Parts: sequence; structure tokens; C-alpha cells
Amino acid sequence: MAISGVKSRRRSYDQYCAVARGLDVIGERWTLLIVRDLLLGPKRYKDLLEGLPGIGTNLLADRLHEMERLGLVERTVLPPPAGSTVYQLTAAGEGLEPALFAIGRWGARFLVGGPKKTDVLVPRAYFVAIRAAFRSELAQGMREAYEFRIGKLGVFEVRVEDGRCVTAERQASNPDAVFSMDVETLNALLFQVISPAQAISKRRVAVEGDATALDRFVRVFGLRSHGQLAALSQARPAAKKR
Amino acid sequence: MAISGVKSRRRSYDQYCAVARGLDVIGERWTLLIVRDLLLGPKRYKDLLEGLPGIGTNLLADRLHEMERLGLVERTVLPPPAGSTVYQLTAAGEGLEPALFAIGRWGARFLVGGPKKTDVLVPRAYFVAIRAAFRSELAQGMREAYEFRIGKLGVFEVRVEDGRCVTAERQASNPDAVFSMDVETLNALLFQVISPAQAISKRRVAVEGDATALDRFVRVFGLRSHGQLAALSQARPAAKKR
DNA sequence: CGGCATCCATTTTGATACTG
DNA sequence: CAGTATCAAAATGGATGCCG
Repeated sequence: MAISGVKSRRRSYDQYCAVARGLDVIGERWTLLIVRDLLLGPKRYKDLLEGLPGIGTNLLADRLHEMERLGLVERTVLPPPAGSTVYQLTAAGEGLEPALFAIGRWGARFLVGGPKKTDVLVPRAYFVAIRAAFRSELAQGMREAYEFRIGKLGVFEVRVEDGRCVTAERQASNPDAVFSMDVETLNALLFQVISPAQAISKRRVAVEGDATALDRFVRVFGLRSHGQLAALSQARPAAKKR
Repeated sequence: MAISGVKSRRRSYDQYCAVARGLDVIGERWTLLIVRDLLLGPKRYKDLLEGLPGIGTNLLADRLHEMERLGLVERTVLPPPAGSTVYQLTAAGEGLEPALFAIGRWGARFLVGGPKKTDVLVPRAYFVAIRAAFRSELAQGMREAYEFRIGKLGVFEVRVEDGRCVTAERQASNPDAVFSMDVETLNALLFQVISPAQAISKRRVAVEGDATALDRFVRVFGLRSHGQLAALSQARPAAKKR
């Protein structure tokens, strides 16, 4: 219990600056990744823990407490029969989506060349990323829902209505198609290193419902290919080494 | 040099995710504030150190080395007679501006109520913030340049051409007006708790050149007032669900 | 079990002193 | 001026324990 009595003074930059003050709140390790995962809906402690390999249980508890104190998340107990306690974003927490997207758009250049050997592929990252990649202009008049089952890692709903999209970690209601695949296949589809037709014919994806929906999904939500990413990151003045 | 031989392994989230990978690069303490200050132009080591109270000289050196290695900044030696070494952002580093702005827009809600007693007011923060606050639609056809001298803390150029603006830490070339004031007055003007006319008549601002330029500056660059900030942080769209 | 709290080894940081 | 070197305090991360 630390030195007891002494409330843990939060580390601050002590600058009257919106960026510095924002970083005082979200700048600690893991905080923004917790927000990322909660953007897909309420989560239990254990679900967050499993989705954030390396965080350690004490740190997750600390972060959630601080985020609750600062008004980013709410801790609620689901009504029976569930009865489990879940954490969900407040409006202030959801307000971090633009900042998260901006960081992701910038950070995407470091994904060039594929995963490091030490990298894990976390499905939640993709279902948040595709929100930012959503091509609204290609989805006019579209109105569909998909369910994705990514191994044992999670079930996700993707819903498109006119120019808007919603993604969440839950079963889809009335989906036009249900897709089952592993996370590597999801990655390959989104980066378009494999076509939907190939993925299905090679049995990397199992489909219930409208199989053609996978084409439309990739067209509207596909991320930049690695090739395009590479071109993007060359566009900068050749980082020298010393 | 640590245990020698062993190059310091960088701490990473080890997730194949654009946000996580971005945070691997910019998520450490101080890094984004260094970027913020460099957005106003190249800086010497000492200038950065003075503008970031609390950073400690070894940390600044570490950060700059890592940022150089990762291609965010370049270390260059100015030609004689200056001869000083300066750090400046690469294109990749400048690419962080949108992320920085997004964090700032979110973090601004924590500025409500004015500075904490422990806060310092750093002029550089304002001259970056006003870029994000710039109201392009009010500046159509406008073409002016100002120089701001903020106590002994710095000299800044603000330039508006048509719908675009530039801010930098340097003397202005051919300014329409030169304003001298302390940082508290700058804060009061931008948050519009004092009018330009008041500031001038109370001799909190000294003007050379066109005194009416200060009105236009505030109109086009003024930040949301504390009252508006408060309203903003209440005015969430009440994203109810379920 | 799920949801943490405690303990402890490592890293990271911040402050200060020192050097080319 | 532009950093290194050194060292104490704080943050992190892993393992384990506890409790309803």
C-alpha cells in the first residue's frame, strides 16, 4: 500500500498546454491500447488482460482505476444472469477515437514488411483499424452486416449503413454472412495479399450466408497493401544511419 | 554505457498494430513534446532543454538519439558563422502534426479553469496550438505577418496567406506589426478573457506597426474560451447505446 | 474461476555533477 | 554549448497469493 496515506501524486508535465495535459492523462504505457480495445465495446478485466499480452495484472488494475477516476471509463455490473463486472468507455473516452486514428495512420508506416518475429496479431486491432480505413464513398447505399469469428480469439460484428460503419466485439444480429478464419487470414485479406476468392477456395475462410459479401467487405475496409505502405514510407528523405 | 556490448533493447508492445507500433516510437515520455517544439523550427539542444522544464539532460540526449535513429529528426550543423548544431524534424517527424493536434483537441478539456499552481506557461505551446485553432474560413483573402516577442522566452512569426497559416520561432520578415507581451497576456488574449483594445490600452502589449492587426490575429487564431471549453466538454452527443 | 492486491527484480526517469 | 556519467526514486512486468 505504498507509503499509505499519501495519495499517489500523478506524474505531470506541469505545462499549461493541451497536448501536455492530454499526455498527462493518456501518455502512460498501455492506456491508449486499453482505449483501443474498449472502442469495440465493454470488456471484462480478464478479456482485457488476455488481449494485452505483457501488461501484467497489477498494471491493468492501476490503469483502469486511474481511467475511472479521470472519467475515461466506467465500471458497471451487468444485470443477472450475467452479473459480471465490465469496463466501458465514457463519452470522454470515446472522444479519443480521432487521436487514436491519427496515431495509427502515422504508425502504419512501421508495419511495412510484415510482422516482426516477436509480434502477436491481435484481432481487436484490425476491427478498430478498419473503422479508420472505411471508405465511405464506396459504401453509399450499402446496407449489410457481417460476423467474423477469428479462431478462439473473438467474435466481431461489422455493420454498414449508407455511408457509416460500426464495428464491435459481439455476435452480429441478422448478419448477411458469417465468416470464420484465423487472424493471419484476416490480415492477409485486409492487406490484400490474398483475394477473397482464393481465401475461400483454399478453405482458409468458412462462410455461412452470402459468400460474395467478403468481396465487398475487403473493397470497403481493405487497408493499404504492404507495397503501398512501402511507397508511402519512401516518400520521406531516406533515413540515414550512423 | 550499461552492460556494454548489449545494445539497449527498445521496449515494444510487440503487437502488429499501427497504433501499438506508433506508440512504440512516440509513446515514451517527452518524445511528443520534443516534436511539438520542433514543429516551430530547428532548435539547439539548449533551447529544447530550456523549453521542457523537468526533462533532464540525459533524457533529452537519449530521446534525440533515438528520434534520429528512427528518422524523426535530423541533426545538422549550421554553416558558418553560426556553426551551431541544431535538430530539426524530418518529413516523417512533421507527419506527426495531425496526431499531435488530435491529442491537443482532446486534451484541451483539461485546461478548463486555468493553469494549476504548478503549471508553467510555455509560449511554444501557444504558437503550435493556434495552428490547430486557425479559422481558415475567416482568413480568406487575408495576407499579413506578425512578430511576437514573449518576454525573454522567444520570438515568433505568424504569417497568414489566403486560407493558410505558418507559425515559426524566428523573427518575422517584413511584419505588419510587432507585438511585445508576456506569456500571461498572450494566454489572456488567445482565450479572449481580455480584448486586444484593453490589452493595448493597459500597456500589457507594446505594438510597433499596425495596432489593429491584433484584433484580426485574435479573431482568426483565438482559442476557445474557458467557458466554451467547459460547454464543449459537457456537450457530448450523449452517445447512448443499447 | 474472475478480479484484483502484494512482493520483488528490472527499467526508466529525473536530478545533479562532470567533461571536451 | 553540448552533451556523459552517476545515482536515487519511480514505473513496469512477472509471479504469486487472496478472497468472494
